[in-house]
Amino acid sequence: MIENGASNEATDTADPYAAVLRPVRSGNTFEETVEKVLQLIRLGLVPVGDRLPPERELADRLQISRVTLREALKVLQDAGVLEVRRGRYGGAFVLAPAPTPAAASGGAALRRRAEQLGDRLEDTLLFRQVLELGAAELCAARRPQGVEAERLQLLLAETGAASLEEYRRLDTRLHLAIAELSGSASVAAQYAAVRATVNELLDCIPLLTPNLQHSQRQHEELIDAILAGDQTRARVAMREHLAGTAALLRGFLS
Amino acid sequence: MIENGASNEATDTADPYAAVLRPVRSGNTFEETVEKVLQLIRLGLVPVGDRLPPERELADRLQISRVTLREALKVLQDAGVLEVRRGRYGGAFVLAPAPTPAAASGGAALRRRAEQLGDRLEDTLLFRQVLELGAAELCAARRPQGVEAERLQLLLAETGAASLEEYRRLDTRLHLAIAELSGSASVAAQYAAVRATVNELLDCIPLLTPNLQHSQRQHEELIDAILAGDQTRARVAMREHLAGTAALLRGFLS
DNA sequence: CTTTAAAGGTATGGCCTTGTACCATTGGAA
DNA sequence: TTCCAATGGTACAAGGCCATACCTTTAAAG
Repeated sequence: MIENGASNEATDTADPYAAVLRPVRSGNTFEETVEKVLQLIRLGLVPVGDRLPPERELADRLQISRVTLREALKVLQDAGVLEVRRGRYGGAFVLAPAPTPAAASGGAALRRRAEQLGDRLEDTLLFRQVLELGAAELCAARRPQGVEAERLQLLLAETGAASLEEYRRLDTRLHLAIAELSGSASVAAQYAAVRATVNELLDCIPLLTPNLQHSQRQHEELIDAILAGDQTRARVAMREHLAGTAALLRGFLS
Repeated sequence: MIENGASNEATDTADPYAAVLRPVRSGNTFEETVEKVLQLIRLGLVPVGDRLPPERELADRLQISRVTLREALKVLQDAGVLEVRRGRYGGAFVLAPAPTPAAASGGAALRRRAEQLGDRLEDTLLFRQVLELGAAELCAARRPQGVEAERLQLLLAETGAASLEEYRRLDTRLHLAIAELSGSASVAAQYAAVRATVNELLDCIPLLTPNLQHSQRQHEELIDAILAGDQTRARVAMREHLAGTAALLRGFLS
């Protein structure tokens, strides 16, 4: 006498549990920690030459033991991503990435990355769009004022004045700031994760000055709409901005 | 000689790492597993009286050992959420929730839950909105056809024909289906998690027939817009639909 | 030059989690 | 009635992760 009648409904086609029954953890603690630290670097939150927060603080904030954190740092050190110095004023410093023939390869590196992602590439781009459009709209709805508005304007100005090398890092910061000003920590956290993946792809293709100028004009329109509290305009501006990036990626992938 | 110049920029006001440096894991494996199983139940994916998938399958899909899964099931069994029977055709069956004085209490239980969530309440509602609006728009953009369109129409019809007791479960399934048809597994997974939390709150307040009818009219408009491929209309319809729920919750919370 | 505070480096014991194999129970099928 | 396959129940050893305490190094401060 198994009362299974109620469950045999419209969802029988697909796996009804698919959205819930995913891996509880995407790897062991140490692997996830490596990813977190790489996120800090890929997002440009810790620029090349700067150092990470002290081990004790990192372990504390990631809620892991220092032992496990150190294993992760060890791997990144061996990989040439970090340089660790002892003593006071020491720490883990971010090294310049090895000069890979990425940008000049005409998209070969990008295709490799995209293949590694597989099905998750489409997922990543769609999820990014949902988060980014939602963040822009929420941010506009809150209509930042005072220090928050000034922060956006400062980031906008810095991004506009950035060199080609700095642009992607400052662009990331501007977008992340919008996500944070959405008022939802979850939106900000998920965006940070997804943007780190996107940056990994973007770092495989060259950035051109015309693209940059076009992008910056869109930034100005976006921030203007946000500060005016115009949700619809903010969303439209963000959508156009994202369309540019998506077209860029698709162009190199096809 | 610490090269810290580049990092002292506009983001100094807030914690620049806040979006990344969050706990790697929100508890031990066993706790997260309990949450996952509760999600299955709160979302109505496994209705009262039905049984969960076998332990071996659950452990497999959650990527945890059977031992750990069993610890989680043991807790839920002791809490009176599950009844476990041995032998062939046995399994873990979902029991009816204890008749708490929830709905009749005029919002006391809701306030308690909301207090437990604390700051995460606002986060949850905002994150839900971002996901749900984004999912509706993406779903409309894909313009489901064939079996997908039929599935939506069937779920819509079932939800419309549902009794008061069944309504919330079928409503959840309809929304989850839209999230799945967004084409992004991340959107679906995040929505499932956030909706489980929202349901926990909604289960504290009574559902009235007028609300239900109003809600169903909005469902019809929403599905109509999605099947027509009208992204803007889908988004507007979803926004109005969510406004109703939000107003309901805020009404009971103030 | 000595001191000192802040940082990384190391060691130990215990709990959590896993993989694997096997046992026990049960209701339907033969 | 007997058998069997699906399901939950148990045991054990190995590895992962953690809290804690303590050691070592370094460069600025005095």
